[in-house]
Amino acid sequence: MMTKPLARIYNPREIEERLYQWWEERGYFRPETQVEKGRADVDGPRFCITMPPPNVTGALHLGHAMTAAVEDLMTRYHRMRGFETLFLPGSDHAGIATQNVVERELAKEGLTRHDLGREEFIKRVWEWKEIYHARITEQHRRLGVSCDWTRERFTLDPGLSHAVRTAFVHLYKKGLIYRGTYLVNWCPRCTSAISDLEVIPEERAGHLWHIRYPVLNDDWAGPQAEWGSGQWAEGATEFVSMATTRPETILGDTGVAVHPDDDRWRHLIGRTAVLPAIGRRIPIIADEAVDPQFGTGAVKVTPAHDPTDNEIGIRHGLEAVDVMTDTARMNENAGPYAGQDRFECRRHIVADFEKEGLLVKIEPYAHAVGTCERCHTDIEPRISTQWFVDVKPLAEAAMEAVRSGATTIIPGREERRFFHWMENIRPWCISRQLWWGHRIPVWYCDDCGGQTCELEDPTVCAHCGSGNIHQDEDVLDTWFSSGLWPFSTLGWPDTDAPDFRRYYPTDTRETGYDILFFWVAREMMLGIEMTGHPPYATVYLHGLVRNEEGKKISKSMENIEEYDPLNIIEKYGCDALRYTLLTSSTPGLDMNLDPRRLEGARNFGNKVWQATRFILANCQDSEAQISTLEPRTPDLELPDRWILSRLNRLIQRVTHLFESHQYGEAGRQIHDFLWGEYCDWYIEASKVRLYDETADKTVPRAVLLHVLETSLRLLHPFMPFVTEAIWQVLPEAVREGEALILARWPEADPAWMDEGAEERMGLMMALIRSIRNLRAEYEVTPGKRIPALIAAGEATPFLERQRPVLCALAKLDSEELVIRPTLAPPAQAATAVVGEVVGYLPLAGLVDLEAERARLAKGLVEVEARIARSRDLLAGEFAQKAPPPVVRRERDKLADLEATRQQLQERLERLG
RNA sequence: GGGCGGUUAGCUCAGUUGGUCAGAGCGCUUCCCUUACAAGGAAGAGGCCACAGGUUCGAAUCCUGUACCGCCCA
Repeated sequence: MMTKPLARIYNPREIEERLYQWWEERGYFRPETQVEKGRADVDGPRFCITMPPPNVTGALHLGHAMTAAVEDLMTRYHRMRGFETLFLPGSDHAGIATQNVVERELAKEGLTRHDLGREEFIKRVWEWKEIYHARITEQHRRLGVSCDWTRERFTLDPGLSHAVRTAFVHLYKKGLIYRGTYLVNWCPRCTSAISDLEVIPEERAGHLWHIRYPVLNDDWAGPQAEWGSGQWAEGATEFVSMATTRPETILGDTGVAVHPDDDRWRHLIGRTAVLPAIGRRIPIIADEAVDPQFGTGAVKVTPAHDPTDNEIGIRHGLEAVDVMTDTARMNENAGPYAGQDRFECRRHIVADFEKEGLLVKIEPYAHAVGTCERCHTDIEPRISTQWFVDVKPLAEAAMEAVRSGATTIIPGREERRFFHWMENIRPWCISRQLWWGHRIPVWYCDDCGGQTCELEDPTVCAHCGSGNIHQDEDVLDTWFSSGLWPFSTLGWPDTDAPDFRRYYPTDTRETGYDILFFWVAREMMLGIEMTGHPPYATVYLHGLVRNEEGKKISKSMENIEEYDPLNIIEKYGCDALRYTLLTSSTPGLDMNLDPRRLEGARNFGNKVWQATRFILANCQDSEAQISTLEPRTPDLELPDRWILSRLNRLIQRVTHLFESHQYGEAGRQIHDFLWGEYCDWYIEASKVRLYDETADKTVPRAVLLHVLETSLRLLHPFMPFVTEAIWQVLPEAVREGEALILARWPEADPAWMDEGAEERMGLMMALIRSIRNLRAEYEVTPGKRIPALIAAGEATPFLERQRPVLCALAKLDSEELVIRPTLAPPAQAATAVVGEVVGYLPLAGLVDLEAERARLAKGLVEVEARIARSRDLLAGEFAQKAPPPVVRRERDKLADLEATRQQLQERLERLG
């Protein structure tokens, strides 16, 4: 890695792509490299996470960036911890989604997939896949993910297809996969069945059409006139009226149902109504499922086009009449409306009902309509022959895995959602009338009608031996193959495959909570069924990324490019994006991405960069002797002991936060330490020795480098690029190994934790702040050195020793700084009180005694109020009931406040 | 209809076992181009932590209810 001095300004673009290439070329993303370099042990702990495979449809969005940021953070952390770490990447063929986009492309040429034929069409999709797959992997590289690209997988790879085949055959032979004719969710545009999960309810301002059907009785034996003549129902004397949101389905009605206890309709139960338009005689039946509160209390029953009606139909043996084609046009069963589109038919049939006097009224009505997740077309429930998985037994096992703690879901409340869904799970429709995907491995015999389902493609029927067989035309739901991802990618079904043996079960599934059911649930079910183990120990669910107004980011937004991760990276750098995503949200909660935060994160990267420039410039001429840094080294000054103590506490806290999945808090604490303690105080304090020609610079240099190097290791999982770039230019003596990405995660050393140093330094910092405050209030020229007298009591020795630091940071004149245990204060002076320590600034000519008195009096009032509060607290039950450390802390606080009050009072008295 | 989440400074958000928890960034005010950094430094102002009860010595944090926003399932 070439090392050149850091540029004056941190420019992510100059370092990121170069570094990524270098990491990848050096093989740092591969677990094998870790072992070669002695950074992991093949018999030691390992960590494996499989990347949620993005669809090869389009471009990565912020959701992918979030996924990448969290997973790469986990990966880098474990790699640094010395776990043999595998982050396995890949992508998903995304059946419906990909087929749709390619079909849209074809449509531009005026073609349909049928014009091309199956084979040619599939070829076109593969071409598309190659282009977009390349694009997506390139984007993933820009996101800095340290995944092992040599192990990259695609769901249609031969190995993964073999896994799909194996799983299908296994479930088929076990009787858990079956074919059947049921009501399914049908998308008339995709001309395919879809699963329950792929139906998205959409609120609509629709209508409720109140209609009535004539009932046969002694006076009326049925219609005599043509439908549409206006006389169709002439002579009818009894009617049953009801309401519907989808009048076109009337044509498929095979019954009318009422609640058995409904007095309004009880008399009609068992009678026969005549279906308008069609003339079909349909029974009026009683069923508990009818809600008497809804509409008139009677409902039409269309078993072929409505799930509830379907169940009623089954209970009462009603016929299911399908009145539509696969593209939702009315078919031959629709009588006079045959050939019309379903919505066209709706208009016409309503008009005809009106003409026949059968339309009672029309009401506006808001209701939810199921739409296709992929193309937003209204779903048409339809009777169809499809393949299903009986997931009930699989769901039981998955629930048990979570119940027993074998798998933990974070955040915990998502477990409840998981259970609720699993408990109410229904058969999973897995066949799709598509061409792009894993073809269903079942062959039908044209002679005996039997099904053959084997691991190898059959040439003859397994039942009668006939060679007259043909394969099912359909393909599998994409999620069927995704559900095998944690193990199909590792070599399963070969359970002896090295990766499978080493990395399965994996450690973590990290993804957005929105696909808990789609994916995680299915991985759990299929994983346990196929391998006997839950596929991972932890499920970590992050929230959705929205724009700063909380709106879901969608392609239709006008400023969508602002939320394109690649654009964000161009503008702020990948580190800024990652740091922002990781630190401004909390697991399972949506986050509104505010560009201002990105800017702040970029500035943070620059801050660390600038600090490094300073340190390098000041540590150039000699290699710092990091090894001489021992807690007992006598040359360590107060600021040294303080920052080293703070650093070790930080390591301890951050490691704990990582272990408890509190990444955001960890990232913020590293930021606060680096910026607020290291840069603002330690670096500033160190300048005293660095700029003093007579001072020994060994210690401050060693401390500066050591703290920076260690902090970089902590920050690396959040901001991999800038940290690596900086680390590479540090003197070799302070870093171990060739790359930060493979460096050891820091370990906290309790020997460095020094409460006394933190307390003393804290006091000095408070004193400096307070002097700065006075300077500002009295409008002292910022750089001007001023005299000061400090009555320091017990703090005298160390303040005296830190006199140069005090002078530098508070801009005091060393010649005129007096530090004594006690001293006679000057009259004409501003006063800073910090506990027992009092600082006097004799600002000749500037101090208005009256104003100073008022200022101190105001301070006294505040302190007294706090003292009163503290005393009340200690006088009450608090002292007996609160834990002793809490009480002790409160007493210390009170003592401190009282000291401050004492000093303020004395000062006020002297001022008269 | 059932379940869940959110409501904290002007804005975007942290705050995991109830006791320095009232915070960060941005914005705002005043001052400073001081030889790491103006993508910066120093000093400030700003919130009865949605509302009403309750538990507790002590509640932003736990319980109950209400309001508004959002999500999931039916």
